[in-house]
Amino acid sequence: MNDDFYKKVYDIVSKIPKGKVTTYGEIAYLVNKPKNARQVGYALRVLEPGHGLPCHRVVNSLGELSPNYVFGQGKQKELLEKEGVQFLENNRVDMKKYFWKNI
DNA sequence: CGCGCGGCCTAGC
DNA sequence: AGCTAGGCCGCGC
Repeated sequence: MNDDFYKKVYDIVSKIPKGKVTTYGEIAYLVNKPKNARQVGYALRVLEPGHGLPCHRVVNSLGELSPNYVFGQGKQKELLEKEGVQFLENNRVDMKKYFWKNI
């Protein structure tokens, strides 16, 4: 069922450690559906503020923040910076340092 | 049941 | 280096 898919996605997202980030594609891969990266984004999108999931730690493969982030881009960046994540010029996350590999 | 869209990804120009 | 064009999959209308 797809419910399982979402469940896994949420589970993975909730496991992202502080000060780290991951990508949609990676999550999609972890749930055994590499092509479903979009669904991952969709899964986060349907969430509401206060769900408890650190969706601000999820970025695309370029390390960019989501344009339609529920809490707002500025907030997302702020949160990440608080966690010690360095940002590049173009509001991008330094993936090489903060890309989180699921363990 | 069929069509279009999305917090994406990859490849090409 | 930045933009455009497909592609895969699931949800909504």
